[in-house]
Amino acid sequence: MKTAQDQHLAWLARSFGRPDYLPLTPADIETLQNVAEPISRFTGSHLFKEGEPAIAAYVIRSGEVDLFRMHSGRRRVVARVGPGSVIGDIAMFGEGTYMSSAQAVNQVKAFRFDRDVLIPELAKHPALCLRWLVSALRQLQNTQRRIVHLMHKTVLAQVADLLVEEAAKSGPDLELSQAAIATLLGSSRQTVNEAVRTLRDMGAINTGYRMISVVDPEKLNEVAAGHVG
Amino acid sequence: MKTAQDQHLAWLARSFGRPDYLPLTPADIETLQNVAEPISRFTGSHLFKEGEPAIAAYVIRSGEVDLFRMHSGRRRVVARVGPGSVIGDIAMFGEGTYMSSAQAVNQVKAFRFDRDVLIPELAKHPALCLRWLVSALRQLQNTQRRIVHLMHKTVLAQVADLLVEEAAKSGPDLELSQAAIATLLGSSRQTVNEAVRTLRDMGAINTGYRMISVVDPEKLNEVAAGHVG
DNA sequence: GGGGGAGTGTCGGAGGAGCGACACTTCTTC
DNA sequence: GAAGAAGTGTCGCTCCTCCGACACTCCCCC
Repeated sequence: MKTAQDQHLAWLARSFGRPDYLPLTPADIETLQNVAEPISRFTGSHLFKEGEPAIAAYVIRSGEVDLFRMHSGRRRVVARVGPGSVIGDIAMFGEGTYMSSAQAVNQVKAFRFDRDVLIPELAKHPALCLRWLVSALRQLQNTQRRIVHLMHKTVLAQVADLLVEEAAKSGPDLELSQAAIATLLGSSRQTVNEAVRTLRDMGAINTGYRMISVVDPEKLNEVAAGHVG
Repeated sequence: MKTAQDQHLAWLARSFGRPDYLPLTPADIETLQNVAEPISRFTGSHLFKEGEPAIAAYVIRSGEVDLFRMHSGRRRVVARVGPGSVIGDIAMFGEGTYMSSAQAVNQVKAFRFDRDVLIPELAKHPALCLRWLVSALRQLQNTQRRIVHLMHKTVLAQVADLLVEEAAKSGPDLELSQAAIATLLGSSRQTVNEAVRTLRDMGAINTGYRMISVVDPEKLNEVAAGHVG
């Protein structure tokens, strides 16, 4: 139970922290130029930290940022996001505290939007505001669909689903340790191993050291849907 | 596995379809008056049906509406919402299809907002749009928090959490059948019964036919946190 | 080229929860 | 007030997953 919270968060990241949450276009950013404060961060420095009052949101221009949470002295990465992603906005609009820390993976350039400045400005640009709204609601919808899709499914199905998705995103050869998969799914390494073996036995994937290659996406989809077991 | 999808949806309803999702104030509605089409529905008639293209959202003015999904000829209620609630907006903005059906429980008055009319109008009222955005994002945040809070918790803890929350909302005496709780939680009736018995044995609640009364909310909170059990 | 850390493969035990089955109680309705 | 529907209380079985333990393999780096 000790790390359960973080595992769940990691799992959530696959739904919530997805890089396809890109509400703002470059044109939008230009519109907001007078309230955008360009910042840059060296590798390892923070944009914000977990628990701080969320007074600003950030739009990443270049580089990558890790979102993570601390637990018992160790960090657990929740998501890694790149250019175009908006981070911290949910906490900011909610007037709460950041739910995770954001740290630069490499040299990062970003725009910082201060809450007190951004909101009045947004009020002047309804189209922009509307786009953000639509994007947020779509995110909410995706989340619902995704959770309905995955929740209470067997780990085997979850692994299959994860592999299909990752393969679609970055090609059939995945550099993923089984422990990493387990963390993403919020399950245990052993169970993932069991699932991986099953998938290998049915010829859907090949496995190696820190590597999984998808051979038969069709079959994986069937498993992910729960039709095979 | 056959009804799993719907149970999950029911579970989701507690996070997503919550009546505290009230983005619009009466003043807002007034602002939108020229695009609001007042409608009224008799008991049992539908506002929209699952799977239909989501071309409109509704704001309930009076009466109650059940959101439900059909499964193998039987309906499963996902949520019951009252005045002020906005329904169908997520699907509408997402340009998808309704994820559930909406049926009037009693005489219902509502405003219907057609997608094609609402969006241009929203674009003219940034403040309103902004409020909706904030509300949606807060909803998203609540959802995250809630899922992190409940996911992978034992059914006992989930039941305790549900009871605490319902008691806080509508007083210590709850008219809830155990089967209904099971549906809300996406678990089985038997397991809920087991949990209810445990809670009764420890003196946290009293039970009766279709009724549960909360005696010791403190103790329930402890159980919900996972510290007991 | 050898040691140590990281990753993989496997077993067995324990526990949570789903599910079918069945007896019993309480409410509703005619 | 009797029949039937709805709800509750319990068993026993099975499946899935977690967890600890241990052997083994692969990679990196001194």
